[in-house]
Amino acid sequence: MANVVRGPSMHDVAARAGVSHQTVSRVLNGFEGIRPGTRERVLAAISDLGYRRNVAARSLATGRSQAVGVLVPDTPNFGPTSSFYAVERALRDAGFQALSTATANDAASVDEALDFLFGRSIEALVLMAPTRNVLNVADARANNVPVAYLLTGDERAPWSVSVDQGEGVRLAIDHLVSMGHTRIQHITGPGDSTEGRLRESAFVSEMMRRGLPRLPMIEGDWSAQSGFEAGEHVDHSATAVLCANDQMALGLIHALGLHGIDVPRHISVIGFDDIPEAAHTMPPLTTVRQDFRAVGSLAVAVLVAALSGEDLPDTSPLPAELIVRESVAPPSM
Amino acid sequence: MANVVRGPSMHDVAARAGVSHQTVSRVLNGFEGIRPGTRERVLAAISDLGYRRNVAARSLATGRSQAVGVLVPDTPNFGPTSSFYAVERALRDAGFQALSTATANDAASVDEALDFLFGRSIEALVLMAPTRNVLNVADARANNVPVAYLLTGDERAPWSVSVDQGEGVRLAIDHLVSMGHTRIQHITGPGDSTEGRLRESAFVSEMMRRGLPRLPMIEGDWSAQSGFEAGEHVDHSATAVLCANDQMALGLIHALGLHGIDVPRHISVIGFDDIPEAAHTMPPLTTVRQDFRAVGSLAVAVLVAALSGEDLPDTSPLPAELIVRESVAPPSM
DNA sequence: TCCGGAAATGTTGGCGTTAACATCATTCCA
DNA sequence: TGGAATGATGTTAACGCCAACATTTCCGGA
Repeated sequence: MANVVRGPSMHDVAARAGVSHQTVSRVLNGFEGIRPGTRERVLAAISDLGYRRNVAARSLATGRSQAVGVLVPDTPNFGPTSSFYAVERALRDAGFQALSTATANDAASVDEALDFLFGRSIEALVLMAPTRNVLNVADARANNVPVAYLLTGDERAPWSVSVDQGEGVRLAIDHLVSMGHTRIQHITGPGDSTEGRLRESAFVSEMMRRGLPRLPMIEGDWSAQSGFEAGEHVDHSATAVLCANDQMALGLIHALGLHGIDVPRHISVIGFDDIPEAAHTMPPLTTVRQDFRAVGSLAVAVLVAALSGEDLPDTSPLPAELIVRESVAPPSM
Repeated sequence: MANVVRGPSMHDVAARAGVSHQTVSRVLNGFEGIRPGTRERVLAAISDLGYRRNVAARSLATGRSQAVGVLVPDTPNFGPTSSFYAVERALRDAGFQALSTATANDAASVDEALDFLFGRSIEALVLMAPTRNVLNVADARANNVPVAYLLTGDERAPWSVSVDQGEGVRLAIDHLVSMGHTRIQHITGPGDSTEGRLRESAFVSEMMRRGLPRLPMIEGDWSAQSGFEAGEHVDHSATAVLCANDQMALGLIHALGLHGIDVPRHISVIGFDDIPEAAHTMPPLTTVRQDFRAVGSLAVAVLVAALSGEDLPDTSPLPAELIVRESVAPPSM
């Protein structure tokens, strides 16, 4: 309390405007029934003094922190980051503050991160680190704050906001099949990713539904490097590979190229996400686009509605979109 | 104040442990001279009740928010995002909270974002949106909170933390020259980016110093798309192109390919940043790596030292590193 | 046995705001 | 022209914590 400089308070403003501090508070909070002259004097005093409301005092008095925790994976990938920025923006517009923290996926890190968040008395939580660990830990912890699950596509969550993974996979397979492919292999996301699992099971059921052959799965970890390594395990009979994200598709194409296998002439590759680079890789990547920003905004809309007791917006999965470029061609033989 | 549920307070803990609330406070703040038995009872009461300290009350009483504002560009690029996550992590470890907000580069948006940040009474500010607008606005606003400028390389800033752009450009040109190139063209970042400007002027002076010919500059905006468009303006006499980031290099290589110009056989391309995809593009990209995470941590170290009145760590530019891959070859003729 | 001092703990007040209630001023109709 | 109803503003008491100071407890030495 000692040497800290404190700015002007409501009392200072009130004194200068010749009113009580409560009147200042009322002006600030947009109450009606303030005489125009009074309001003007208060406003003038505020700008003269450069007064800013003290958020700590406010939230102590109201018992509300106006802060929403956001858990983001600490890998700077395009998708989660886009959603995160949209979340932050929407939160700010709604009068909230985003309290974000980047975390690794292991249970200990997540627990530590959630501890930090809850310790800051958040009013709601956005979970964007889509692993099983996170889901478990959060379930255990999120006592009574509303929680939105982003990009997980996990149905059991209270409010899960996501692009329709099943539709995305279906679109991709449709496209491949329409080009004449039947032997399609899948490079999955990491095993602990709910989103990866969702794409994987959608892939399996789509293939079964069409009576197409089941080639072995190859597990990646979202990184281009893992796609590169997956190149060693592509089945020789496969004519197309569906990668669970664009980065892995890049790595795969690279590895294939090293073996003299050209995409799409010898084999077709299709990605997922449509990262901005996908339009300019060699070859430009055919992929399934997800609207990450829309996911973020919708999640915030849900949370804000929940906090204010309003009707919740529709949270059915957002549509996916197929982006046709040049990494898919008819099978070569 | 009405229907808000409030958790247990220090008084509740104190009552349960049979001590005064101040003793609880002392235990929580790690004071010495607490009898072991007392401390244990307090700790037990805390965990029984699931007590958490109220940050708002704490910061009201101490006059310190323990929050540091972070301004990030709202484009989810690898570099800034990596630094941002490192900043967040370091802040958390240092007992601070990152209050981040993503913003566009225009003056109005930046002003709005800074207003939001200062309104939450931040104790320090990390600026990571590296445009002139940001620098101006921030200068005007940042009354007396310490401000760290990330990735700007701007010397005039109080504390500017960055990778050595001049060295990076020099490494790139060295490499090109050692392979026999003399006619090197540069695709710059957007005009309002201080970092882009820095690379550009380093490029100019390096070329002059060696007495190499000056080809016209091509301005990009960091996006792969702009690199693609820049492909139309590459000088026919150029044997190598230095791109101010990797994404633009990708776009450029794509455009060149469409004109039947092969990289690196007909022309060499070198990037900047070393994004994770750079190792797996076609061809794999030779580039200059920046350690974005290190930049982030260092910035926080500076700020924390400044806030606690300690000696500031060394903020001289961090080293850049040349990553040689396959997009550079000797000139074809 | 008593006392001084250090160690351990308690008490009080205030941080800046909002909520609830109290008061003063005005208006309008009987 | 008085008084009730309404409108505009003021007063007081939390909110949960930390800082400063006050008090109690404990210990060893005279």
